[in-house]
Amino acid sequence: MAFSHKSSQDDRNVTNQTESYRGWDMTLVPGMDGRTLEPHHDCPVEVALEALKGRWTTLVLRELMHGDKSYGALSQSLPKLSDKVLTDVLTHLRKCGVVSRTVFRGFPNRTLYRLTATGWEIRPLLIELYRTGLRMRKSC
Amino acid sequence: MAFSHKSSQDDRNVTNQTESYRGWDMTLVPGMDGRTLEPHHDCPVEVALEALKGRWTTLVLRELMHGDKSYGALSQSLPKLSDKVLTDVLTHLRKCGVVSRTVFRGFPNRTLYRLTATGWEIRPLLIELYRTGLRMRKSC
DNA sequence: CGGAATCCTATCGGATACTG
DNA sequence: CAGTATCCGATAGGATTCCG
Repeated sequence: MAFSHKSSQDDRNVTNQTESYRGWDMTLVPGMDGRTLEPHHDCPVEVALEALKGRWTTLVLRELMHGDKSYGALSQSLPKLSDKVLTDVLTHLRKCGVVSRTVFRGFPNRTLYRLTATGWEIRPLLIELYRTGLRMRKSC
Repeated sequence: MAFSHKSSQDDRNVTNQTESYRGWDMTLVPGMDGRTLEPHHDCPVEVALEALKGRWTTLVLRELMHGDKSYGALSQSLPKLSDKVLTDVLTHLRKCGVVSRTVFRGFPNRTLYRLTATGWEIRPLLIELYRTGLRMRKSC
């Protein structure tokens, strides 16, 4: 076996897999949800990637993982991010159930953004993305 | 602390973090590469996400993680994927150094696609994406 | 068989200006 | 302060047709 990354379950002969191999790698695809023949929003991989979609999304998540922040604080943390796109990102993250918004009325208004419990689920994934990205850069 | 996901290093008071908090979570952001103030291709998180970008990309990767495949075999594995997009995905993955291509001349021609060593680095990430996506669905 | 070329549409991301 | 409204250019993705 040229690569040690495949699970030991795959140590059967796969030389002729093109036509005859019909099994699934249970480590990679543990459930039926991962066996889709086309893109589908219910696929767990897509659920996670959907939340991270967008050029600025992971940066906003990183900021919120350092603590709750107001709209203005987020804007200052990422100065190159325009109001329009910041609003887009926050709306998207709220739709995904990753971020909550609390408005405090007064003069001036304040709005606090914070990760939900679901949002915190993304933390280990972000760490794994960083780790994998580092290793990919090295081997190029 | 409402959430146990933050590293213990963050157990200092972050109630007033909006203005005074200037530290970084070293578990989440272990190096300077993760401290960018704007999107940048060298950021490890973006390197990894760039490779996975595209509606069909993870599905093609899944197929290749079950073994090397020809163009036609990939096309049959994912019948709803058009030639144009399949070519786009494979070109993209080759540019990222994730997939290699070997052409066998003859009648008919054959072309074999296989993951590179860099490509196999993505396997644990895909597993983590699946795991996270599952947990995100449950908490919705 | 394994694509490339062309065309078309939808969504994304950015700039700018304005508002409660 | 915390957005909304409008416009616009750049991609992404899909359908179809053609080629070595």
